[in-house]
Amino acid sequence: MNVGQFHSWTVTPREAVRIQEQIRALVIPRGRTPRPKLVAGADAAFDLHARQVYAAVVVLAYPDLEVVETAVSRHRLSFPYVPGLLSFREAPALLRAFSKLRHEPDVVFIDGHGLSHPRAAGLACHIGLCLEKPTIGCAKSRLIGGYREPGPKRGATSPLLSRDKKVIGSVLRTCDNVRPVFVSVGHRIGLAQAVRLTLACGKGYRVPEPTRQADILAERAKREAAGSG
DNA sequence: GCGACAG
DNA sequence: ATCTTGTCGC
Repeated sequence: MNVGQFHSWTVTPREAVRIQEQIRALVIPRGRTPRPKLVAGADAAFDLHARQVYAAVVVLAYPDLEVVETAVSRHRLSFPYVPGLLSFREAPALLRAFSKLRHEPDVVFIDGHGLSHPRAAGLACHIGLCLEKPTIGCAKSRLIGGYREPGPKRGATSPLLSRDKKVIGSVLRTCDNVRPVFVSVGHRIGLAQAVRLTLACGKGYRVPEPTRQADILAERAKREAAGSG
């Protein structure tokens, strides 16, 4: 599938910030996606010593959530982990994996934040723009913003608010009495639908199935590469 | 100046 | 993210 022009960047942290300011202006934080037929999840695993990033993308049928296709890729780790600049560490590998896909997912789940980011340009926005496809950011912890603990039952939500009290995401309980996840818009989708889809893609685990499958696959790709090279 | 800080 | 076994709780 087409992954746009930003496939392999070698930039400095300062240039990265500049690029995110551009991304912020291009992202479309709204839109309604017709009921998806295919959903995808993407995640990455790291081998710090070998300095490699393993990315995995899994496409699932919706609403069955049966795996339809998978793709993995390895990429040299060329950027340090800096809170707010995660895209420059993971995007190159993730996009390479997306480029191997034969199926076109209707919506993509990213393991990280979208608009709930210092410059409103998190990994989910970044990938969404490169793919020019509806993208949902689903992170396991907070990056910015304040919130009240959502109710204890699955489906309970609480708004994630920026300093000026703007809604930048939704803190969602995906399982009863389990730590919530942080859902935010990546590109071309509204927050309400992003939350509904996240719940609809749940399989009884805290993380939505697309992302969970991608996590497992990325982890496996790393392990298999380490055991033969 | 002192914390906070996706993965 | 990753390093790591058992263990407390439903």
